[in-house]
Amino acid sequence: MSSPIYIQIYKVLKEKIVLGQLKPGDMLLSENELAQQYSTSRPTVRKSLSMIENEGYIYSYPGKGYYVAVPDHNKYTLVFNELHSGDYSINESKLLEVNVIVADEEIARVLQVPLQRKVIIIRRLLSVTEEPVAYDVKYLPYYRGKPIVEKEIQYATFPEMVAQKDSAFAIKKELCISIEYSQPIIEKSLYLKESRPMLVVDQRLFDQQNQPIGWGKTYYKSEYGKIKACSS
Amino acid sequence: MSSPIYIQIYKVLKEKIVLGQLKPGDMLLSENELAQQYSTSRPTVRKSLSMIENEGYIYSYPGKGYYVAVPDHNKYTLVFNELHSGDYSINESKLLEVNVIVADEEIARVLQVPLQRKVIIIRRLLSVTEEPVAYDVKYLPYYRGKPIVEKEIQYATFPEMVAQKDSAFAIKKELCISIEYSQPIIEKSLYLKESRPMLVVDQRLFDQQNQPIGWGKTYYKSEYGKIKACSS
DNA sequence: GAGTGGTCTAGACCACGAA
DNA sequence: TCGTGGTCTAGACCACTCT
Repeated sequence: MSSPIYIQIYKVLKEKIVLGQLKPGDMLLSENELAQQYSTSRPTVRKSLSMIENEGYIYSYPGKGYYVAVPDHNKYTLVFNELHSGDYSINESKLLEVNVIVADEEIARVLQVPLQRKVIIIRRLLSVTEEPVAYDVKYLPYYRGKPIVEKEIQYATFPEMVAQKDSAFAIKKELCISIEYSQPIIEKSLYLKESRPMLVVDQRLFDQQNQPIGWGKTYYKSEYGKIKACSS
Repeated sequence: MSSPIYIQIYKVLKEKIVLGQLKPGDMLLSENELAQQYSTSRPTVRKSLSMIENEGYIYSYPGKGYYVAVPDHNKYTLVFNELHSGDYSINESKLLEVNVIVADEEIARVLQVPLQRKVIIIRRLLSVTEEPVAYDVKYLPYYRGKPIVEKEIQYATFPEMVAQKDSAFAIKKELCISIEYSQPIIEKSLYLKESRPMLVVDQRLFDQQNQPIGWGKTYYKSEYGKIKACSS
């Protein structure tokens, strides 16, 4: 029925911090005092404190004690997936091209490969109920003997494409969101009559050694481009 | 010299996962086996495992064991602060207006207050080396007796403005990034000659009871609007 | 020297899963 | 019934901080 002791202590202490009864810089009671107060042992109290510490609410100085931290208001958690654009969920993905090309200057620079090096290009058109909402292009360094199964690619997100080769846990990612004007090939694919500003998500993947292993850009029609995040 | 035992075990196990020697779904050795293998006690092994579990690499089933998790490739950490736009750091903030207005329909809806309710409006112009790059507007519900010190507001980020009233830890935040075309008041402030697409960051703050306590929008000139995030 | 947090031990009992 | 992870205890020693 009742929750574990370390959960109870955790809740009480965290509530004091969240409600402002304990303010940033304030010192908490010592582990021994808390153990006595809750009639429990020091390891149990430490479990509660380490949970709160992991969440970033407090920090500790050896030999001194625990202090309430200053909250970082700038961090957010962003969930991005080119197949779930904001409020809309992409339910149709059309493969426009899967090919091997040679790297031009920009691709070579981003993927850190020599010019003219073979690179896989994957172009997709993403739609919501038959209406095209985004144009998506990926570049991957080409390795001989790595088969490309088109069916596996069609509805795959970028990390999934790359993870087939590398360990899924080894991938580091970078996102950059900005505005770009559409290029002719995009206008043609999305049936736009003129150049328009688009929300662009630039996605770069790196392996454990920080070597680039993938570059992707997704161009959203402005009315469908909404990227959301919330407090971490 | 040598690191603590639980750190050593942590590193070995995590490396096996990151390098792909242990794949998603694989079962780890039991706590007792690991304790024996490393000639240590079960609590020490548990410390290592709980660290890896907190990082999302493994999960545990009581009575069964620990398993390697399937990585979530969609989560990113976004650091946003209206005063640090992408690559550029805003070094000049000009207060255009600090005032009390009555809520129009849109403000009333977002802040969940009655129409005509008094609301504080703060408008700022953000610049990089004398060049205006962003227009920023905030709305806060007005409470009598809460003084507005203009000097404190000028270089404050949104959560800092609101945290003066509430506990700093109680604030929940939501971000929405999208494209909007500039309105006349923005064009005038940013010296734009015509309407242009802008990168808009919509920021909403809520208290512990999910009551809105602030609404802000920052309009970046498209060439300065770059929002970055990286793997969590 | 007294108190603090950091690390570690060697047990205990429980609920749960599998055979 | 046996092994698993989840909880908890009551100590120990260390490095550190403060006075």
